[in-house]
Amino acid sequence: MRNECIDCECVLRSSVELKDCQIEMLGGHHALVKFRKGDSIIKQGVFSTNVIFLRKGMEKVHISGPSREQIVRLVKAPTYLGLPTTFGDKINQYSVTAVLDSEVCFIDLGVFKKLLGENREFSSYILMELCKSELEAYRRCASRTQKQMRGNLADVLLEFSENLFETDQFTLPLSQSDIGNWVDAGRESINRALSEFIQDGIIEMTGRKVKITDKKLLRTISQNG
Amino acid sequence: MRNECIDCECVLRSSVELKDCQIEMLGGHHALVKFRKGDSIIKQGVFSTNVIFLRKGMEKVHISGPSREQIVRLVKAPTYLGLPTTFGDKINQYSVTAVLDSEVCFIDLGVFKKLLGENREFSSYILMELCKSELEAYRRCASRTQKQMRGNLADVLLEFSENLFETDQFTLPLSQSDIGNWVDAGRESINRALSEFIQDGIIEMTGRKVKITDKKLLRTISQNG
DNA sequence: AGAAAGATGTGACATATCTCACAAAATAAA
DNA sequence: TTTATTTTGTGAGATATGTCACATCTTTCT
Repeated sequence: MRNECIDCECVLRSSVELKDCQIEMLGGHHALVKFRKGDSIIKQGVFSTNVIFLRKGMEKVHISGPSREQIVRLVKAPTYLGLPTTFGDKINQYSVTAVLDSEVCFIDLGVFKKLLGENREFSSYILMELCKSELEAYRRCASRTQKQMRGNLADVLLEFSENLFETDQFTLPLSQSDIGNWVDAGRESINRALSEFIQDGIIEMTGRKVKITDKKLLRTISQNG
Repeated sequence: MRNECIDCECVLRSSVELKDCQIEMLGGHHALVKFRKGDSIIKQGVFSTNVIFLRKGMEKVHISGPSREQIVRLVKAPTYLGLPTTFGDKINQYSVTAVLDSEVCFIDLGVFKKLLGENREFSSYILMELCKSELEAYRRCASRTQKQMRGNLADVLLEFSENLFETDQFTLPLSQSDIGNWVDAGRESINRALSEFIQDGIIEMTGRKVKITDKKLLRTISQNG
C-alpha cells in the first residue's frame, strides 16, 4: 500500500514536525475512506479503536440528549475527530455525520498514542485543540441561552461565512431543522427568522444558497441578542 | 520553604508517579494560597502564567456571555483549574470563584509544561481530564436545552448529592440566583420549583440546608424533563 | 447595635417560542 | 417518469418562563 501520509496535508505535517519513521508508522496503520454527505462516520455507543483524521469535508457532531439528538458542533477539515473516545473506554461518546462529501483517515489508536508519547510537539498540539474545544463549548452554551433566536441564527450565518466557508456566499449544508436543533430553536422559528432576514435585506437566498449582503447588521443582531 | 508537595494529596501523587526530582521542582515553584468563600481565584481577561491546582474546596467556573456572566460548571477538589489558559495566549479565558473556603496551589506554567513533557503518564492524565470536560460540556448543553426547568433543577440537586458532596444532606453553596444562572432559569422560577419539591415531599429544606428525601422521584423528574 | 446590602418568598402579566396542522416544493428512490 | 420522502412555508393557539414589583428575612459591614 502506498503511504498516503507523505502527501497528506494533515495537521501532522503542517504544524508539527514528524520524523520519517513516524510517518512510516502512520502509513502502515491507517485507512483512507470516503464518505458521502449524510453518511455516519462515528456512531455514539459503538466500540472503536481508531482516531479519525478528517482530510476533506465538513461534519456535524451530535450527541444524544434526554429527548432527542442534539447537534453540538460543526467542524471542517483539517481536524481530528473522536478524540474524547480515545482516552476513555473506547466507546464513542458522540456521533459524527458528514454534511458534505468527506475524506477521512482512520488511524490505529495504538499508533496514535505512541505518536503522542514520542512527539512532544504533537501532544501539545492535541492538548491545545482540546482546550479550544472546551472553551468553545462554554462560550456557545453562554451564547445560546442568553441570546434569543435571531441572535443565534445570526451567529450561525456568521460562523458559516467566517470560519467554515470563509466567503459571504455559500450553500447551507444543514436543513432548517438541523439549524434549529443546533441553536436550540424549532424549525418553524428558524424559517420565519430567515424570511425576516431576507426582507430586511440582510441576506439573499435561492434554495439553500445564501449570500450575506449586510454583514454589519447581521453582526449587530448577533450582538444585541 | 518547606516542600508541601511531598504531603500534598494532589493528583500528581495519587494517580501519577512523579520522580523525586520532579517533586523537588514543583516544590521550588509553587505557592499555596487560601481563599475564602466568595473570593475570586481566576479572573477572565487577566494575564496569568500559573496553573492552579485546587487542593481543597469547591469553585464555580463562569464565563462572560453576551449579556451577563454565566456559570458553566461547578468543580470540587482535587482538580486542576485554568488549563485552557495554559495553552493559549496566557489570558484567562474564564473566571473561577470559590463557593466554599478553598486551598489552592499556584504552579509555575513553565514547570507545569516541563512536567507534561517529561512525564507521559501525567500528560495523558491531563489529556483525559480535558476530554472529560469537553464531553461534560456537550452533555450539559444538550440537557439544559432539552429539559425544562424542573428537570434541570433536579439534575443540580442530584449533582450535589452524588458527585459534589456525596451525601443526601448538604448545604447549598450557591444562591438561588446562581442556581438559576447555572441552569438557564430565572431566580424566581428556581424558588418556586424548590417550593414545589418541598411540597411534593422530594426534599426538605432549612435555610440552605437540603435533605433529599425521595431520590427516586427526583430521578424521575430529572429524566422526563 | 444599627444600617446597608443581598437573598428569599410570591403575585400578576407580558411574550418569545413551541406545538399542531396543512399545503406546496424540492429531493431521492423506484 | 412516477412515487415516496424529506424539506420548506405559514397560520393560530397554548404555555413555560421571564420580568417587574414588593415584602420579608439574612447576612455583612461600620
